[in-house]
Amino acid sequence: MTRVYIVDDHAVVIEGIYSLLQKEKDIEMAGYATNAANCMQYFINHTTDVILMDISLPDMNGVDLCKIIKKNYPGIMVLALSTFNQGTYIRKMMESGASGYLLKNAGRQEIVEAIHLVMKGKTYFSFDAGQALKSTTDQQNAIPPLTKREKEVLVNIADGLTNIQIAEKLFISTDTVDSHRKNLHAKLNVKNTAMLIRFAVENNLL
Amino acid sequence: MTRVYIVDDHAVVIEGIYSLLQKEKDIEMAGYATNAANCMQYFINHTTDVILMDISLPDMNGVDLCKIIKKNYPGIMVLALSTFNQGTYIRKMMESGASGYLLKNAGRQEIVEAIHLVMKGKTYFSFDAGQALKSTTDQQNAIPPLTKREKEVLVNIADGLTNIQIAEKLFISTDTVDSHRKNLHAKLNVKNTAMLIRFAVENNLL
DNA sequence: GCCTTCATCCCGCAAAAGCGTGATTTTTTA
DNA sequence: TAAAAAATCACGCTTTTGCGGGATGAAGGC
Repeated sequence: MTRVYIVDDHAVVIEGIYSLLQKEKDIEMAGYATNAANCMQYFINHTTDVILMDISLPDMNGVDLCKIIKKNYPGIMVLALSTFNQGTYIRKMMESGASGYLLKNAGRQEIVEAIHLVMKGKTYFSFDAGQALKSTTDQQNAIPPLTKREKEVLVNIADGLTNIQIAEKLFISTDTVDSHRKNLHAKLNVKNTAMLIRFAVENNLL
Repeated sequence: MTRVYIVDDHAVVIEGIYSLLQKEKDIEMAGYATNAANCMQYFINHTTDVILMDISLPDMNGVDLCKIIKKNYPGIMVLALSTFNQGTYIRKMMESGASGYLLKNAGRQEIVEAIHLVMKGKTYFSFDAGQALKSTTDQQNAIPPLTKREKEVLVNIADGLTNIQIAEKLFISTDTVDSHRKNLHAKLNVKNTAMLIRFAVENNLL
């Protein structure tokens, strides 16, 4: 008998998963929470085998909640649950200790399969999620890693600061800011500020 | 007895709403579809009182599907269903003939209430959705309307083109492009390209 | 017919960004 | 500890933006 706990702020999702999993004789619902605080509260006195966790919660993001859960209760398997199909989210959840990534358009069959797999210590990815993960792993689509300083300069550019203002703020020379800017252009394959900021926002680098 | 039909590509959402509404004695489930094509197919030979419609579908966006439904079957009430809480989406759905906007974190009570209200010919907004709509209606938060030319110039800037290139593309002088640029800065209250593009992407003006 | 908005164009100057090329010093990592 | 990566600074030159003023014609509402 596998106990499943749900963390999701959408009542219909909780209700839907409950309804779908009630039909499974080897799965038992341990309970649910609609936010991270209630979830953490619950596990002080209880436990479960698997948590189905939405990555977007009202009081905390799923990535951080996952880290906390896995740190305090490593035996609990976390299955990320999301409508978003973006490689960055998926990767972050996996790095935080999740055992898999399930898209909300998954059917009963898929959810049950995923739960069984993670209970065996394996990982599960929805097909599309696997594709998304793969595509960001491929060299073509991968975003080259930016250094700390480059990110700092980038967010300041996005805030509308000029090189001079950024230089003053970071206590470096304008030439250095310019160098970081050049590197950003080269790494992200853009040729001016407009393309840089567009790329940054669309790939949420800010 | 009110018949309710669901269009949503998430199995758990359909299952959840079914489960929640089965407890209501004056509501009857008419059926469901996981995409726009199946939905339209269904209504050739059937009908319903209310459609709960997700705004993001795999084959079409909810706005267009809503338009089609209301054009062919004006008697069917459409209630938009979404996780997104953005004024622009809400407004577009309402303009397409929807009778309300329901967020997916709504509980049983709220969903039932919304269905009953729209059946009476009234409109329903989730609290947060109402707020979001209001905030974009307020003069402070409203995005000033951009002219056709301004939008054209904006997308070309976002594509990384310089004033010279845009001028050549649109067969106008660089001074004119510059004028449009000045107007964009004034209207959107930004002071350089970085802020302009950031604002444009974040408020999906592209 | 008048007024407003839109789109167009012009000029000039100052500020900022873009680009090449190079170098030094930390810091990190293998 | 040696090599690699990151952060720093420099200089000169070109291109592009940003900004302050204008001005004109065309379209549409009142």
